[in-house]
Amino acid sequence: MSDNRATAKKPATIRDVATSAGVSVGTVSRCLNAPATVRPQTLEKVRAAIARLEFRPDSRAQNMRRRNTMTVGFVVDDITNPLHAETFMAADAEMRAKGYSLYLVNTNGQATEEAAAIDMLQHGRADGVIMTLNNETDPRTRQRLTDLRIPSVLLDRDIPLEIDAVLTDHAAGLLQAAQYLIGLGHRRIALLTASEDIRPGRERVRGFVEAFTRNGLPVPRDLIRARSLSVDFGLRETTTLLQQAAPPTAIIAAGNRILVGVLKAVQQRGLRMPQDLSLISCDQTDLALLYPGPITLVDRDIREIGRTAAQLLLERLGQSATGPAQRIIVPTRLILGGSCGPVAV
Amino acid sequence: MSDNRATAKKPATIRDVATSAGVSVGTVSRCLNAPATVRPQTLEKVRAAIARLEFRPDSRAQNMRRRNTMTVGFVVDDITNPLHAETFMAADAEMRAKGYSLYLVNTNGQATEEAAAIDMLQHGRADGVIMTLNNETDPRTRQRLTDLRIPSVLLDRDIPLEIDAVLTDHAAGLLQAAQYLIGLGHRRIALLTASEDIRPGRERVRGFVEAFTRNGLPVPRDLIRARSLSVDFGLRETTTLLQQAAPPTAIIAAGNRILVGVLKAVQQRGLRMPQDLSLISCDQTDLALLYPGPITLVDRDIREIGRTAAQLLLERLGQSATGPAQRIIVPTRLILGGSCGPVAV
DNA sequence: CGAAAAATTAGAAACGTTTCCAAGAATAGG
DNA sequence: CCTATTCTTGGAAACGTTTCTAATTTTTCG
Repeated sequence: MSDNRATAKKPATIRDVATSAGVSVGTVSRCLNAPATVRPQTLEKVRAAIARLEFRPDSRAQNMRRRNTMTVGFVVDDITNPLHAETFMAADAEMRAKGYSLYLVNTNGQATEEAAAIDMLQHGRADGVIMTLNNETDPRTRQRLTDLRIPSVLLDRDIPLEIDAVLTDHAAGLLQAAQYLIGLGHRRIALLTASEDIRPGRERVRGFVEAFTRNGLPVPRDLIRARSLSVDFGLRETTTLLQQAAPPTAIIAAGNRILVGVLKAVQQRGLRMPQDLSLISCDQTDLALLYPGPITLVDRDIREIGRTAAQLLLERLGQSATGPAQRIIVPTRLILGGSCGPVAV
Repeated sequence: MSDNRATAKKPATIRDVATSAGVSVGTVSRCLNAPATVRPQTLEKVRAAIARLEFRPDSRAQNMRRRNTMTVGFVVDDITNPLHAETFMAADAEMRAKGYSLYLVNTNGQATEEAAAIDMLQHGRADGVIMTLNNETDPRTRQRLTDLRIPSVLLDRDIPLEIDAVLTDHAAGLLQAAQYLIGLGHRRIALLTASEDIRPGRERVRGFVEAFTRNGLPVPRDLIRARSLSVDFGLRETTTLLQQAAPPTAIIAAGNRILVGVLKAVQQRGLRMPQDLSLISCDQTDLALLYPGPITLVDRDIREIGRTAAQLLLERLGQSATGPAQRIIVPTRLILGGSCGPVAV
C-alpha cells in the first residue's frame, strides 16, 4: 500500500509531458484547451504522452493563471434543513452542467461566520456566490454586499441593492392559507414564523394580516409571533399559546422547522388534529406529508428556486453582464391535507 | 452601485502593499505569515498599508505556491438525506476549527459522478477527502482508491485497503432490534435494507440472521430484502410483502429513507401500528421521532461519526502520518417508541 | 569602540499553468 | 518555383504568493 504511494511519487507536470512528447509546453496546453488549433499528428503524440504519464492539469495552477476557480459558493445557515439541501442539489445540478462546482458553506446562523464566508469566497475561492443571509437589516451586511467583488444571487432575501434574487411569494401563500382557515370559521389563528428582519417573516405577516382585513375582521395581533424559524421557537410558542385563557383554534407554522416544534407541543398536550386544533405548515417535507392527516401546507417548487438561482448567476458569470438586477418571484399553492377542520363551537 | 464596483477596480496585490509600505514583497509576506520575525515598527508600516489598500491575499496564489488548498472534499450521494447533512455539519465544524473548509460533492448515487468527483478533488482541489461510496465491490472503485494521492476517510464503507474508516456497528443494532421483536413473539419479521454491496447492508443482514440463530429459530430468508436505501424501495417492498398470503407481522426499515417508503405503504393500506404491524427503523429523524408512536429505532451518534472522520483526516493531513489505517466503530442502541407490540394471535 | 553574533530585510526563484508574440512550417496562388 | 498567406509551434512572460539565500542592519559583549 504505502509502496503504492511511493510509486506515485511526484505527479507529472505539463513540462514533463512536453519533454516526453518532444514539444513545447505551450503546445501541450493547446492540446488541452484548444485541440482544434494543433496538428492532428502532434495532438496524438501529446495525448499519448499524457496517457503515459497519467498527467492531469493541476487545478491550483489553472485557477491561479486563469484568475477563476469554476466554483460558486453556496452560503446557508443550516444544510440539515431539507429545504436548503434541496435548493443546493438543484443549483448544483444546474451549475455542474456548465462546468462549475458548488462550494457549500454552513454558517450556523452566526453573523461572524457569514461574514467570514463571504470574505473568504470573494478572495479567490469562488467566482460567484448564492446565499441566504440571516439578517437583511444589519448595515454591515449591506456594506459587505456593496463591496462584493463577485456576482451574487440572494435566496429569499430582499436588500435594496443591485443584486439578483430569487424570491417566494410568501404573502400570497399566507393570504390563501389564512383565508382558508377563516372560511372554516376560525378567528383566533396564530402565526408562527421568521423574524421580520428577513423577507419571509415580513411577507408572511403581511399576507396573514391582509387575509383578515380583506374579510373585514380584526387582526389577531396577539397571535402573531414572528421571531425565528427554529424548532425550539415552534415548541415554545405553541406551548405558550395553548396555555392561554383563549387559545387559538388554528396555527400556521410558517417554516418547516417550526412545524417540528409545533408537532412536539401538540403531542405533549395530547391534542388531536383537526378536532382540537387546525394546523397549516409550509413546504413539503417527509414529516408534513406523512404525518397522519396529512398536514395541510403552503407549497412551492424548491428545485425551481435552486435552478433559477443558478441560471441567474450563470448569466452574470458568462459575459460581464451588467444589466439591472433581476428578482424572480416563485409562486406558492395551498395543498390540502387533513389537518384542518371547521372550528369547534 | 456600479460606480462602487468601478472604484474597487483591481484588487491590490502583495506587490502594491510592498511599494506602498516601502518594503520588499518578502517582508509583507512575513508580516502575514510570521509576524514574529519582523520588526514591530516595520510590521506597523506594513499593516497600515494593508489596511489602506484593503489588501487580502489571493487564495488562488496561495494554493498554488503552498501546494495545498486547506480544503477537504466531502463526497456523498444525496445531501438531502438528513443523515448525510448532519455528518457533514459535524465534520465541517471540526475541520473549520483547524482552518479547513469542506467541499461538498453530491454524486446522486452515480458511479460516473463519483469517479469524476474523486478525480477532480485529488488534482489540486482538495487536500483530503471524506466519502461514502455507492459500491464497495466495483474493482474500478478500488483501483481509484489505491491510486488516490490524497488521504481519505471512508464513512460506513469497508474496503480491504489501507484507508481510515468510521463504521457503525449495524450488526449489533440489528441483532438487538430483531431480538426485541422476537421477544414480543414475532417470527415473520421482514428486513428492508441496503444492498449487500455496501457494508451497512451486509452487516444489518448479518445481525438480523444472528438474532434468529441465537434463538434457535429458522431464519425467514424470504423476508430479507437487501437491495436499496431509497424511498421507492421501501414503498414497493412493503406493498409486496403486505400482499403476501402470509404477511410479516413486523418490519425493520433499516435506513431512514426506507422508513419514508414503508410509512407511505402502511398509510395506503390503512394499517395501524402496533396493532396491525410492528415497525422498527434506523436513525433519529423528525419523521421517526414525531410519527405518532413514535417509531422504535436503532440509534447512533451521527455527529460523532462526522467529528471522528474529521479527526482521522486531520491526523493524516497534519504530519505525513503514515501509521496503519484506523477503523473506528461507533455503537448503536435501541430506542423504544410505540411502534412495536406483541404479535397478534 | 569594534568585531562577532543575531536579527531583520531585500531580492529572486519557484509553484504549474495559460497566453501572447514571433518564428517557423505548410499550403495556396500565380 | 517562388512569394504571400495561413497554420502551427516554440519560447517566454505572466498570474500572486511563499520561501530561500545572501546581504544588510542591529544588537551584544569584550
